[in-house]
Amino acid sequence: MARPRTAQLTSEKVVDSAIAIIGDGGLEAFSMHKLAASLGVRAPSLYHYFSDKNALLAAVARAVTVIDEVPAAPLPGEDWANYLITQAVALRARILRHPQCAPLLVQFMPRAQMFGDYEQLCAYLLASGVPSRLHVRIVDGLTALTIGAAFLRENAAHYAVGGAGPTPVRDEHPLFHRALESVQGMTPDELFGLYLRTYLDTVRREMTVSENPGN
Amino acid sequence: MARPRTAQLTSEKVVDSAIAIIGDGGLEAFSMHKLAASLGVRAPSLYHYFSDKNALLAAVARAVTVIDEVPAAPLPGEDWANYLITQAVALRARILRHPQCAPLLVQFMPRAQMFGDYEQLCAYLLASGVPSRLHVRIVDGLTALTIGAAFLRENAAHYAVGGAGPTPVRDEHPLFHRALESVQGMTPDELFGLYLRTYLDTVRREMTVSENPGN
DNA sequence: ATTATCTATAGATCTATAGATAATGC
DNA sequence: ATTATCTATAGATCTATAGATAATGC
Repeated sequence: MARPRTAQLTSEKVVDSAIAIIGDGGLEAFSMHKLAASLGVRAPSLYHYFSDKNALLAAVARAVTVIDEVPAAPLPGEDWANYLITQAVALRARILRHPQCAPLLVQFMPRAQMFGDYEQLCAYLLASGVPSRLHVRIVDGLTALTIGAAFLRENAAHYAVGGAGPTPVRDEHPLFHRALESVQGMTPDELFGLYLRTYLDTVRREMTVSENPGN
Repeated sequence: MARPRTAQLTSEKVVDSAIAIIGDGGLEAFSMHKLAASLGVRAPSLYHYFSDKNALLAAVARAVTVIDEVPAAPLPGEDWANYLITQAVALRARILRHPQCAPLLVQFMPRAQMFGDYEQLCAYLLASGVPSRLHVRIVDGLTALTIGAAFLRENAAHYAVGGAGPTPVRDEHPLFHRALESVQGMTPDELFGLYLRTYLDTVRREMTVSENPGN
């Protein structure tokens, strides 16, 4: 075919196709050859857009984890904690939409991009009146909680009776089974939201008992 | 060599060697052939101990994440929260000791084993006087926080001046840079411990405001 | 001249099976 | 008879490079 009139590929199309293949069959199913085939193209053409396989996989990791632009300041009447919770729930959902890509994220977690995200969140928090001394705990702690909840894939709401995951047998796990009763009827997102609020409640309380208000 | 007088291999030796190889060169560096070579043996011998490559990798994942036996009840004077924090810090450390295995954990997270661990922790909490309605939040939430902190590998203490990780540039990330000042001098473990306490403080407060003490 | 595709292919692996072999233990 | 190793090998891939080719745009 040589050069076509209009380019067949873009990096975005390549990344999207890679995500689809990994989503279908996991990382094992992915190869440059298969990816090319799914795009109606030959493998060497991919090297025009990505220098090698790792560069391509790093782009996949970035595409799965990008967070939306953070607003500079809260809307009037908006609570900073609710905003963070919404963002965290959305990020977890985005990772869970591509569970097969999770192993990639561990390897190619885009740290450079993360510093930028952290900076934006600090600006938002400051504009919301949250003192700087609490920023690390909020941003870094919530990130860990969100990544962890996403990588576990399931949480207790899945294990509860009627949840989507496997339910532990009452006989073998009586205490855990009983503990799950207080989670009956919650969706996994609601339960994750509860964990986030559990964390943020302590931070919020430390805001009011502020020893050093100017900080 | 045919059959040697005493067996050369055990599943444990195989798993240990696999961990060493993955630790050195990452998952990419791992193959049945290389693993066999590092054990002074030929590849087909490995199939005597593991039915296939995935079974072997699952055993690696298990070896990296096993937690020690949970005591049935706290020692006199021991605080349940401190115990959980010690356990979580230890689990994070164990995962971080083998950062290259992390992608495996995502795929082969041993869920069956997890139900057992959860059950043991519920028994411990109950014996400590923590009501059942709080168990899910404690066990599941702390697990997420711990897994997330481990998979991120670094936390803000690494990014602070003097930390082991890359420090964000003051010019590009002024607010994050400033936020890190309140973390100066903390070790990563201490910071992680702070996140855990941030989470547990809310739970502990809800214990005292117990609306339903018998539960 | 540059761009975006192709063909051809080097060269390296890799997993897993079949079947041989020799040591052990009943 | 069973166990724990081996040899030999089928058969399938897979990544990445070199160099050709034809369309585009200056």
